[in-house]
Amino acid sequence: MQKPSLPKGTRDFGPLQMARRNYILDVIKDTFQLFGFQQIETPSLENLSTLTGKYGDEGDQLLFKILNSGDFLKDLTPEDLPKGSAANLTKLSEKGLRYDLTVPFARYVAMNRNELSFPFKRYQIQPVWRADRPQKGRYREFYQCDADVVGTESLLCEAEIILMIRRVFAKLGLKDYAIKVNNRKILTGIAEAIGEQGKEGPLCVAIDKLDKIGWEKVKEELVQRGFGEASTQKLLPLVNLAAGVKERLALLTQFLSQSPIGLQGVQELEAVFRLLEQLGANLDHVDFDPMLARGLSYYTGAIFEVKVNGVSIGSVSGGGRYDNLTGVFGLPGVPGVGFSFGVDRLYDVLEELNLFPVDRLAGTQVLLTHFDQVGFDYGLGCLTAMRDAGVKAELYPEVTKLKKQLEYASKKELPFVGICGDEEIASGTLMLKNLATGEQEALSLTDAIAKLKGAE
RNA sequence: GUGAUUGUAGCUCAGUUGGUUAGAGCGCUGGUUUGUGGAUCCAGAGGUCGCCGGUUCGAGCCCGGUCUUUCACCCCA
Repeated sequence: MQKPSLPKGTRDFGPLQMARRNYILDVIKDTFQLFGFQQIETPSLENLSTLTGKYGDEGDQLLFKILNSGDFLKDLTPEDLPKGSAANLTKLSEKGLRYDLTVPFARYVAMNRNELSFPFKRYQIQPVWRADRPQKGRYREFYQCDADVVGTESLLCEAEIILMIRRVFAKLGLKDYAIKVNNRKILTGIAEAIGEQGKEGPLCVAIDKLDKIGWEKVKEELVQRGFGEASTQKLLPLVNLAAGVKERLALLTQFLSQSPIGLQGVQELEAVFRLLEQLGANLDHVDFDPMLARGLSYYTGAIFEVKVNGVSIGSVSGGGRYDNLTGVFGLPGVPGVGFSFGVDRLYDVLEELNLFPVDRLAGTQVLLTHFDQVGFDYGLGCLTAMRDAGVKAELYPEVTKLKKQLEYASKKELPFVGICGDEEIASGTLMLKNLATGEQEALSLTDAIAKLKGAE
């Protein structure tokens, strides 16, 4: 016998976990649909050519590759072997598991360009796989819930993303969180303004750690990455920012006065906030963070990241605007903006904050029990009548002691048990017992059904 | 990819300087009760101590390797 085990970084989901996860997914789906997004799905497998080169070198390393079917070594010659696995990859594997939902979506848009009407709003809820080292809030298989709009530059999309995030969080009972927003153009502008034009890439990587390691360490890293002492010093006004979105926008307008692109970023953000106002919304939970940088290199406009306060889980949602996502698939000039919820992290957050509703496990309402074959047969008729009436019912499938049947109901936390004994059969009734209170009463089948429906 | 960390019954964990037959609680099964469950009581089942190798008269304990768990870094949801 072998010991059963799971691959690293993967998990089973039992009935309780599934109920909870579906609770989260229902809220997200409902929200996406309310804002006019349509669902699509793409295959778990993509051609490796679709996936590679889209996530940077590190991302390519984290792709799960699938060995070719059949004799996967047949194309390999003895001369190939010393070249190493990377050089021979194309001969061994031509498919991989998807790494995120955005790239498969870009592929989908490029392939279906003639059928789609733009702007196209789609959502997609599917697992993705990354060959990461697992740790807290990080798994090798996890769900993403993406919503993207492609084919428009309208900043209404950005405003709606903020509204959707707030709706989902409100429905889930999350109150203490921050939607950090920034604009990639502002980061570009900052690089210009400090005299390190074009170096926003490394600037982002270093600045991203500001929360974690503090300004002094970030400064060290910047110098290490080739930034001048004078340039880093110029960043200082941005490190200790005044509170308030409006104040920060004003500060940035001044800071970026010599950078047209930076100013454009500020104006875009202002436009988004103005749209929110016109939509009748406020800026609650919105936090303009000019130092917010996201790793993914394809963002060109707005950037989002959502962090729940007071929990030890990383960001639970993120996204941004990109100018040209489908360009690599031969369809240039399709701008888009999208974001994603990390359900597994949301799950961890809700669990840590104890925010899952308790009565979510809407399972069987009543278990029909019996003492012998006669009671079992009687129960079969009751069972059908109950199900026809829409009552979630089950009949204990074996003839056995009542004690065992009650224990089963008790363990499954069923609210009711309907006992089918000789006395009940003789009088055409059912002994309906409330397992929480212990009370029981003999009711006709129709009365029992009425009571069960009333107790829902 | 780098550095730590973990692994003993279904679960949570004890296990002395290496010493004979490996322990507890919970859970599970059966009984006390042949029409009544959820903290009564009684009894019982269940472990090649992650795996492979080494040291030793002798290894759950020491050493090496490997897998696994958890965590930090990198990166990310």
